[in-house]
Amino acid sequence: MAIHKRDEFSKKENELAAFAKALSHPARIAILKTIAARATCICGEIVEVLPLAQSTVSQHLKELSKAGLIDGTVDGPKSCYCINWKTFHKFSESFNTFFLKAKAEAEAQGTECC
Amino acid sequence: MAIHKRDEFSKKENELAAFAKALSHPARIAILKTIAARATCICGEIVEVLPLAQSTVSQHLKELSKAGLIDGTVDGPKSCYCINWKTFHKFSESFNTFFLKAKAEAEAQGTECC
DNA sequence: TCAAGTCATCGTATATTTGCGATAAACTAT
DNA sequence: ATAGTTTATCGCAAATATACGATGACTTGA
Repeated sequence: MAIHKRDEFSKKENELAAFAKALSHPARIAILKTIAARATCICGEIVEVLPLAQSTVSQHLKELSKAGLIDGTVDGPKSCYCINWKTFHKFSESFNTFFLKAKAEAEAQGTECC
Repeated sequence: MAIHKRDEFSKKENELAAFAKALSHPARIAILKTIAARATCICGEIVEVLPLAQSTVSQHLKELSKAGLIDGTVDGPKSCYCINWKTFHKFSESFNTFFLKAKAEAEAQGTECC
């Protein structure tokens, strides 16, 4: 039934999961890389780099935008995208915190088993 | 049609996306947290912590296992799970590298636009 | 004004994910 | 042996995700 019980999880868990979801497709990773590698906003060139149809790329851009990872600006007939570094940072920190906390807690316990 | 063109993306992109996918559900985040917080392998208690049916939790455990994030050991009638720290580290590093590289490249370019 | 371009959205098809109950498998304890 | 416990798997239903082509909206330039 796919009853998503997201309400039952903590805000942090949901947030991190949402972040991870935004990165959970190779096309979106590739898009982020492509955008980050430019000095200026990137417009149409993304479609040419990816092995996907224009409409599909647009969909992925929308997802990244929804996650807050990129900003889009309309510039004449084109649209320009660039990384939203604020969210990008937040992502990075969330992941790091998650990994570090897990490890720290585990090390505090000491014992191993498996 | 959902023709997954994963072959068209680089190995790194696919790998990172797969990692992200494993973390893209709050239940799996919660499971990892729960396991990491224990000194010993954890057995049945996971189901009690989560607001999900036993079969659903089992499915999520399988996913995490497939991703290499946790190890499972059969211990009598029970199964025990613990974090696979090797993979866990690899995850952590992959994400960090991705974030740092993107940022470094962008900073090398200097200019902003949006 | 009108053609050409760029990008978003719509509609559609298919694959995957998520979830649950029911059942099976495997061990323990009686 | 048998009943009970624990976990995995199966089967199903519904939601999401992925992908594409077609179409629409909008701007630019002739």
